[in-house]
Amino acid sequence: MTVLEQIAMHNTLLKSNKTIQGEVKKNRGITLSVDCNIFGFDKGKLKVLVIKSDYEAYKNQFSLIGDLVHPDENIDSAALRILLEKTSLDTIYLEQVKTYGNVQRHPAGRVVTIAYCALINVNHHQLKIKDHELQWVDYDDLKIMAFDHLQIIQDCKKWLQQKLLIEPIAFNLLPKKFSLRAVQELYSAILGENLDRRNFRKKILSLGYIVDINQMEKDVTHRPGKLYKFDDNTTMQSTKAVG
Amino acid sequence: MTVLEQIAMHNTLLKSNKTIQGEVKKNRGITLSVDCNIFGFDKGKLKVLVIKSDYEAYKNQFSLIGDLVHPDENIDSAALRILLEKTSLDTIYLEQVKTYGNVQRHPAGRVVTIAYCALINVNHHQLKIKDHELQWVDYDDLKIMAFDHLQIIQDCKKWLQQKLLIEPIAFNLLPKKFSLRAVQELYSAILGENLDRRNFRKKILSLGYIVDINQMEKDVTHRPGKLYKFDDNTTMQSTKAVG
DNA sequence: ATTTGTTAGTGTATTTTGTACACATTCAGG
DNA sequence: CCTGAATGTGTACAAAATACACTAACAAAT
Repeated sequence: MTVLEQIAMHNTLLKSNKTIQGEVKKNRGITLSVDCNIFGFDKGKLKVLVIKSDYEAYKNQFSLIGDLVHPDENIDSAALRILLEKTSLDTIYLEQVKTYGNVQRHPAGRVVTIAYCALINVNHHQLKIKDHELQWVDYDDLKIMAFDHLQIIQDCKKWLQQKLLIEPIAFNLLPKKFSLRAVQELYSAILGENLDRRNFRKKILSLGYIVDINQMEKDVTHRPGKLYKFDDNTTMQSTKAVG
Repeated sequence: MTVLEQIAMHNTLLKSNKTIQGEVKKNRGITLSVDCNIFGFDKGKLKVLVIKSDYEAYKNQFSLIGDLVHPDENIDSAALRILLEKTSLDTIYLEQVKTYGNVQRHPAGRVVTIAYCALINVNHHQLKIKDHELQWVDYDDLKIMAFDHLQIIQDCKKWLQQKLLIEPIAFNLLPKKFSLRAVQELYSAILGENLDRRNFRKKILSLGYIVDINQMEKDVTHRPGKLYKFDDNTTMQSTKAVG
């Protein structure tokens, strides 16, 4: 069964937190959910896609986007389903990060949740924001979240920082064409430190992840820079860090 | 409730895989388990503690040590309980690694398992091997395991390799007093590469993780080396890798 | 007592990588 | 044509990684 078939099969189920609450209470054992931490990058800021919780205990707070795992559904498929329900389809980087299972983490009962982290390009993905309770929030502005979701987001950021030092995953957050400046701002936002411009350029180019596409930026109010694209054919020559 | 109290509360439950099978079948939803990958180090080899599966589908194969998560038990507590049931109490390094939830991974039904990785010192921990189905097996000799446990073990090794480059966690696998030779053999076994002796010593000493305790090896058939201990007071001066 | 086998302990020269840093260039906008 | 703002570029220095060989200390065998 493909992911899309699975979604078709299940998309009548469990749309709101209230239904989840009902499901949890019916279940005598442990209920399993997936929560997706979706990172984006816009105007120099790392963003997280959150949704207004309609859960009564967390009224007016935000939560990550999540849902219960269906009994006949792989956990990775569940994460992908949740992602596709909220964002339009594109190549999506999605990876499991950590599972949270404190007894008291969910007010409705015993819900263990598997956190996934997705990296998407804010511009390529039209959000389904008819559902206008979805919104992008600056990572740095997140102070209070429903459930243990602030903890999850913080763990995902740490995970992203470490991963960035090993693999060139950050390009999932950028448009297909980007300037070196954008790359540097992104690395800087994730790592939380300023990076020397000349040294950063030297390093990132030497890693061979990106190639010059012989185009220039447009509509900038200053000298336009060259545009690059991620080179996914590259045999990764190095796993060394930038920054 | 402390971990020990939880264990006392629960240690009448679910001792064999057959009971687990019954539990899984009773459950209409998703059943949650924990599996512990316990690494040890002995005679230059990385070892994994495994148990003979009495699960009929996997007769004569080994599996990791695991159990169901109780409904009123934190997942970390469940992992610790499983560990303590099988090994004697000592300081134990235990961390969650990854959750496995393919629909078909368990023949008895839908069991999602959270894998934990433990690092213990083979000598300090007397195994409860009246239960003599427990045994240490060389990581390199593991070819077939019950369920998806080979995958789990491989993932735990990768996790350990990466973690080792960031934190000095390997000392959990060594006795309290150890020679530099032992440290090098351990790093070499985990990373899977030969390390230059002089450079390794220079590096590991410069990191300040370990201190000379002014004792020498005994009962060795060659020139005895100095003994060191892990210095847990050290403010970690570096997160750089060795090797 | 001497020899043999085995591992400990040590330093330097070279290469590679990281870091610090400044000025001329290109465009848009006024 | 002047201003503001960001691009593009190279070099000198410091730090870290790497390659590499000989003497010392002990146990065991003779």
